[in-house]
Amino acid sequence: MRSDASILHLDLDAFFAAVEQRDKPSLRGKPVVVGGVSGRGVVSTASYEARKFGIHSAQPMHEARRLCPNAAYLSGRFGAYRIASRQVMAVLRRLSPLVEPLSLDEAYVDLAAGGVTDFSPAALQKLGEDVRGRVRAVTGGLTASAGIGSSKFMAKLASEAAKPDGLVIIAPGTEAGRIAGLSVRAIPGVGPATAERLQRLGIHTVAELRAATPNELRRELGQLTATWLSALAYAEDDRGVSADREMKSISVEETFAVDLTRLAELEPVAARDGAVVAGRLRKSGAFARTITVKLRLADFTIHTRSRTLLGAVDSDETIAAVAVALLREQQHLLAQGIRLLGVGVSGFTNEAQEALFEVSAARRDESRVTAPTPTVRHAHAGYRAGDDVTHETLGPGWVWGTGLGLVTVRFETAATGPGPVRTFPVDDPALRPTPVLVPDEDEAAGPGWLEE
DNA sequence: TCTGGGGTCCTAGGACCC
DNA sequence: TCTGGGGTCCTAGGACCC
Repeated sequence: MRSDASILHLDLDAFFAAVEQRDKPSLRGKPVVVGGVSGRGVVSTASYEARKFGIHSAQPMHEARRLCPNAAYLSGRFGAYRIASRQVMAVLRRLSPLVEPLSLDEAYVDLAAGGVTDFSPAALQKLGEDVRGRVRAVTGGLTASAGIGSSKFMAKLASEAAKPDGLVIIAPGTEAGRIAGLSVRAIPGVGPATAERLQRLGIHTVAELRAATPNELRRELGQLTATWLSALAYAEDDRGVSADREMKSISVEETFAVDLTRLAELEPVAARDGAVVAGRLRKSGAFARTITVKLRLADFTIHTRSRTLLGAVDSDETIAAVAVALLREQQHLLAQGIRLLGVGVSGFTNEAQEALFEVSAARRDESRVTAPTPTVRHAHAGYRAGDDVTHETLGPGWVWGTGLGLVTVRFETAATGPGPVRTFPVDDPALRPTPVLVPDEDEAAGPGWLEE
């Protein structure tokens, strides 16, 4: 905890849904749900209009559809989200070099490291509103909530209180008093399991947490958790803002439409996922020593198996082969029904040290595998709700719906206002997906707006 | 047709080494 | 040969976050 309110937390409001409403004028002011639109999907983001119906993140999609059948259900355009995210992060980096992104739509900023020296309420108010305004400008209208406080905890708490489209500053000296009455769930890191344990001790609020004896906390939660939890209960939080946290793992996983039970069905998936992970690994320029295969069974239990190689690898063949071998080691679980399969890599190094005998062992394994099936590529049947498309003569639009060999498109963009709807055969050659261009480097944040 | 996908961090036990 | 202790690496599982 610092003596100044020098940490800012910025959070885009209903980010994915807001990007969709920005780019699809006919959806503005309407309930929009982004997530897995197929049978077993869940809600990723619901617009504020959709939240009024009781729809929220992580909710099963079928439940959301029941609550609000008339919402727009979109599968998401991550290219567009990534572009907007980079624009926002670039805005923040103009404030300070110490920007710690937590996800596409959230980041901490260390204002003191950015040379801010005036932490008076009036100055912070102006700074916060300037940032929010700049974010709105560079993203074409996305709103962000900002919180400013003397620690990460307080900055985050403040931005939550500011939602949506607001700014809250927590004045130094008021922190502990402000959180006393809150539920322990308000403390970052306290989830359902920890809250349940605390409840067994009769602890529901932060104030009650303070009153707990160190001994009983330690017994119930373990030494480490007890320690940081007690500190946060008094708003003591010294975590710094870190601009360059390195990636620790890369993984791919997929939930199947129906549970799978046969090795012959799962092996090609493990091999393909291994290759996908390897590709992302190479793109990042790293090599990995540990490969992990994750299975989620029909009963939702998760089983993982990992292997650490003597050397670091990055090739499709090696990672796919080890993934398949790890899958085979869990063969006894298959009969219970496999709901999800995932492949991940970790233990990164900067250079390859492929140990020869391991590779040959892996290749031997792989030789018994049916060739990895190429990534499924839908020529024309792949239109998903919300995707950007371009028609030869009608121009840019988005997929409103698809089925029965037809695709319905609404022709509108962020710049046009609500547009007309037309339906085409899915294989109409005049209609094609719009390529997504994600810039490699950060987008310019616009003209220097801090130097006035 | 209950419950995604991408991550991070922590715990606990065993192997192994000094 | 009746019993140490610390440190690191690896594995499996779990909690949590967006």
